[in-house]
Amino acid sequence: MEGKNTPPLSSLSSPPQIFSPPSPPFSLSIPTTTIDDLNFLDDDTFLENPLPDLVKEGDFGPLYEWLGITDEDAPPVERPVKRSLPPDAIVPESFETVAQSESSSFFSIPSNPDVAVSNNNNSSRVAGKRPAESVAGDGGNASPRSDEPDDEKVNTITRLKLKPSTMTSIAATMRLNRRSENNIPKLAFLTESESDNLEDGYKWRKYGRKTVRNSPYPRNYYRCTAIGCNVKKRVERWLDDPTHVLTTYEGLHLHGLPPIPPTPSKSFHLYNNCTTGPKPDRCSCSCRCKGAVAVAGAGEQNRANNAITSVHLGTVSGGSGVNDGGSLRIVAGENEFNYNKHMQNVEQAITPIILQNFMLSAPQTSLNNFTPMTIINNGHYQSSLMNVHHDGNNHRQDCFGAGSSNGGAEDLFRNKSTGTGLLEDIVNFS
DNA sequence: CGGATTTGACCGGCGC
DNA sequence: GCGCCGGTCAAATCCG
Repeated sequence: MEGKNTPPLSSLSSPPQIFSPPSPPFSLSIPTTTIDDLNFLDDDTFLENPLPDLVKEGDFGPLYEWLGITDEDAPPVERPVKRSLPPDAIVPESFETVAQSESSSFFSIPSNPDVAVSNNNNSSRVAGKRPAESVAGDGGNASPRSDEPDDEKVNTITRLKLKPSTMTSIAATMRLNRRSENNIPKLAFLTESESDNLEDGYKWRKYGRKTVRNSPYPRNYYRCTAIGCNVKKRVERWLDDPTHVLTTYEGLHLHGLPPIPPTPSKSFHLYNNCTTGPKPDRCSCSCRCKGAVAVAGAGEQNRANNAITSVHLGTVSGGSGVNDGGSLRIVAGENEFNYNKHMQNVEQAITPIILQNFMLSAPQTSLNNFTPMTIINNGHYQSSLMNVHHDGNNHRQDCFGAGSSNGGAEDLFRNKSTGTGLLEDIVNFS
């Protein structure tokens, strides 16, 4: 049975409210995969048959045709349903709108238990009877289910849309994967959680379990259930701090997000709490996003019905590189979540999806300039948190400590030539 | 009953 | 060749 040789979670020390490890975990041996070898993509001869003109936004068909993938091989083409866009919503090119049940609360989607964010203290995923191919691999059709409320009661959420340039990157990656299995990109997250099975919005099938050498904690292997999707993930408890789970994703989802992802049905802000005091308010917009803002004002909450228009990676940039933990709050409309109680769920649900899309969205030429696509994310050490803006403005620098070396996302995306964080190259969606 | 999980067996790479 | 190890397979089992 599960955890035969695994210490019961109850025996683990409780996550500290203020956690100051002697050294951050990312200084330890973490499975990483570089994308240095992607540099050859700059070589024009690699793309002997460029595809950009073929690809329409959101239409994977030409891509698969270009790649010589048959219909049987290719994941279902994503054809999003668009409706009920809030009148004041600003949706840039890089996002699309899909239907979402209004009954969905912030990160709880009762109408779809398959993708509802689980309580990480125990696995609350509902093992539904839904065929796997209709979940993550149906191309985002978001077909109404019998247990969903009236179709009239739809709200909107936003999700990333793949642009032609992105498709080129995907194509390059796919061709890359066909050339060499060793160059499949990986993402690694370190997340504080008592649960070994982190909800990330995709649907996974467990296919293996191995004991880890010199560790009492087993390693579990999962495969994305979407047809034609070869993305895998490995989940293992972090030996040096068993309150954390290391999740490693291998490969890229080619089918977009699941039909009803556990992203919020309303736009929201994430605020990370800087330990060194408020940072300069670099946001020019009224969102007043600061590194140290804890709670949004009422007006901000009122605007929470707007669509998400931009997503930013942020890091806690205290000199120590250590977040004091537990201070993050999320405000979405009337809903507010405190990190200590709920943030684990939220963070685990969002970051893998968003960050994987970063991989897809960033121009290949930019990716070539950055260090390994490994992201270590947890709530205490460095917090690769996201700020989601509703006004469509560029806030590339807000909530960042430019040039700091706290091991956050900015380090991991650090420009190899300059040694400084150039997140804007990665995070600029518009 | 059917999908998901479990778990021992199996396979291939690697070092000696 | 042998043993170790990480990863995967697949029959058995679980479970809603």
